[in-house]
Amino acid sequence: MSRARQTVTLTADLVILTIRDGGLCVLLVERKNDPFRGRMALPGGFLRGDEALEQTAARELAEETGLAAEALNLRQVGVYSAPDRDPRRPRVVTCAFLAIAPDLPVPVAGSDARAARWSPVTEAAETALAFDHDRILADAVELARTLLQFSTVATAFCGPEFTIADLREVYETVWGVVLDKPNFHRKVTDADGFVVPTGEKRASLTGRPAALYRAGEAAELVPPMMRSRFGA
Amino acid sequence: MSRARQTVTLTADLVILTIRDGGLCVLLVERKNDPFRGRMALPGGFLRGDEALEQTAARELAEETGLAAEALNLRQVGVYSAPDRDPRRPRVVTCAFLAIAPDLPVPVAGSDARAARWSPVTEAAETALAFDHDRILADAVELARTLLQFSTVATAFCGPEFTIADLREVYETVWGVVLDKPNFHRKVTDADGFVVPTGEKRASLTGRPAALYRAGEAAELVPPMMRSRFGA
DNA sequence: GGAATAGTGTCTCTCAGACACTATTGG
DNA sequence: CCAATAGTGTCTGAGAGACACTATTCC
Repeated sequence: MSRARQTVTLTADLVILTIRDGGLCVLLVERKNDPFRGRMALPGGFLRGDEALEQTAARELAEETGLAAEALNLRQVGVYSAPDRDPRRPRVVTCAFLAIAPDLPVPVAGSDARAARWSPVTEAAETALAFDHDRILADAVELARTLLQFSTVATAFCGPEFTIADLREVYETVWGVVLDKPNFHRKVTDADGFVVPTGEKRASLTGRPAALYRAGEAAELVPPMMRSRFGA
Repeated sequence: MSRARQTVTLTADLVILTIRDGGLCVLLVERKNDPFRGRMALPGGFLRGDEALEQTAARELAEETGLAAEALNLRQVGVYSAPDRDPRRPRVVTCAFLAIAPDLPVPVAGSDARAARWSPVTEAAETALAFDHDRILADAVELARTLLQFSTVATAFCGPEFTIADLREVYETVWGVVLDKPNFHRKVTDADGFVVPTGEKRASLTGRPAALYRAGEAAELVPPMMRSRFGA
């Protein structure tokens, strides 16, 4: 039997990242059913007959956050297929997707009744999540860190309009580093198509008001944002 | 029915790349059965009950090339799950893996009777492959190009011992560029853990003999190999 | 010696990083 | 005025790229 070709059940799991209160957070749901009942897990769902996995992920994302997939930069993290990762039969194999969200006003209200909440990734990394979701989360965070280096997705963490300081906070939070303000400012505004000035300014609580920007057209960030020295 | 959760069949497909006669080549097999009988396709196989997909890929790789997976830098390219990608029922979803092989002495002799052969990727890209294998091949080649930039996998294209010129040929072939010999030499020998001199020399047909190297311990290449301007 | 390939020296330009400095707001 | 944040100027050092030059082999 172990040598026979096998049918499996496929799921798409989501690692939805955002920045809240200065920390990188991930959306977790509490499992209401076995296996792993009561344990926190990544949101996800089963593949339907007429879907590709990307659509399954987009559908789940809309259910969990109310946001359209296009805006959230859905990217494949990888496939997790260890035979013992899920005790159910037939085997459950999952494909993980990374989504990057701005700080959402509501913690989340899914269409189903699952208790969903934002959890700092530092905490989540210490908690034992259901299945192999610890590993998936770690892989997704690492992917997000790499993406910040070479793409313009950092703007997806911000709202439609943001200041350079907002954007810098994204890099500092996700990478756990402190960046030089003047150099970051130049780098970002010089990069072609990364940010576009709106002409507006946002008054800060104190100090000089900052110019507002929108995300530019470019997807790739050239030259890449350096990530030489790291922090906690 | 389309809304119901579905069981699928999983396969692992392999994009095995090597360099032959100065060109980047991929291993293709001719399909003996429907669907796509007679069409060229990527080698692959079905997931077995006791395996993870990585093991399925490693097993197929050993069957097709006789090489152990450890040596060949097996990496996940992605999952391909479009509902119409395979006409069979139940649905077939595949996970593609990239493998990088040195120029093998024998074109290939699989344990099964399939006609396998190395095909230049430029040709393969023009041919219509079975299923969505054109797309998978393109994605895998792009991944390989990126990997050369940031990792030391280029040595996997070479045999156990190689010259700096051999390694340079790998970059030039995969990227389709011409690199400056002196600068490449310095870059590679200076990078920490990329190549290790064996102390031996290989006599070339003409000119000064080149020093031989082995692959170093480092997996990541810092600083990365630049890929600023491109060629054909 | 000449042809061919391996490898070194050295200059220039770009860009990351450090950091002094100026600009604009509210108290 | 001061405090605080936004943004500019400028220097330095590392590394990419260009390319002149030296080194070692076979004929």
